[in-house]
Amino acid sequence: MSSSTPNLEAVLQTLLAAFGPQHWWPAESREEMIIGALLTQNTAWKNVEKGLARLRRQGGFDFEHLRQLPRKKLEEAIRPCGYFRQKSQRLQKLAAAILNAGGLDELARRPTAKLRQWLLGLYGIGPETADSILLYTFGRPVFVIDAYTLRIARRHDWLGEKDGYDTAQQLFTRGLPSDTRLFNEYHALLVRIGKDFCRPRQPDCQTCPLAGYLPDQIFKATTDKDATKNETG
DNA sequence: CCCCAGGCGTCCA
DNA sequence: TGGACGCATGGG
Repeated sequence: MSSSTPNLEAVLQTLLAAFGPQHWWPAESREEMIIGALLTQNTAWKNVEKGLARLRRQGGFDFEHLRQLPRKKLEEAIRPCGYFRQKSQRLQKLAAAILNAGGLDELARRPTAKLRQWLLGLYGIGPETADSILLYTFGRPVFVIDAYTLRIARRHDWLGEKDGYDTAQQLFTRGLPSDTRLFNEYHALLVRIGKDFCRPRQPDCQTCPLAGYLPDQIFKATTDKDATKNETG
C-alpha cells in the first residue's frame, strides 16, 4: 500500500556495474521471437529452447508452416515447454491471425497502442506476452513486466502487494526514458536479480547488488535468523 | 520428496 | 471483480 518511489536510473547503473550488459536477444528471427514469447509463459527459458530446437527440426518458424502443421506434430515438438496442448492451440491461432492481418511487416505499420490492443485480443496473449512481442519483435519502447519484476518491486516497496501489471508498468515507464534498448537491458538485468538473489523462498539480500535500495526494516527482516518465510520481509 | 519456472483463461461466489 | 484452479514438462 505504502510504496516509495525508487530512483530507477540509479538502480540501472548499479545493475550494469554488477552484471554488465546482458545483450538479451531471445532469438534470431522475428518469427522465432514471437513463438518464444508464447512458449515461455510460466516456463523456464531452458525448456523453451528445447521446444524451439525441435520445432526448427519440424520445419522451422514460418507462420504458414506453423498454421498448417498437424496439431499433434506441433504438440510433440513443443512438449518440453509444458502446457503443450494449450500452447499448440495458441500458437496456431496466433500464426493464423498474423497471416490474416497481412504478416509482420503489415502489422508493424500500426501504432504501438493499436498493435498492443490487437495482440491482447488474441487467444492466449495476455499483457506480458503482448508486451514481449512489442519490445523484442517490433522494437517498441514497452517495458515488460514479469513475475521477477513484480516480486522485486514489491519486496523493495516500490509497489504495494496488491499492485499488478499495469501499475508496475507505469512505475517503470514513468521513471525511465522511453528507449527500446534500455527497456530490453533493464528487463534482462531484473531477471538476473530475480533468479540469483530475489528468489521466491530465500532471498539473498546480503549479497544482492540491490541491497542498498532496500528499506532498512525490510533488510533487517531478510537478515533475520528465522528467515525461512520472508516473502516480503 | 519438494518447489519453481520470463502466464493465461475459466469458473464461481 | 477477484480469488482459486488447471494446465505440464524439466531442473534443482
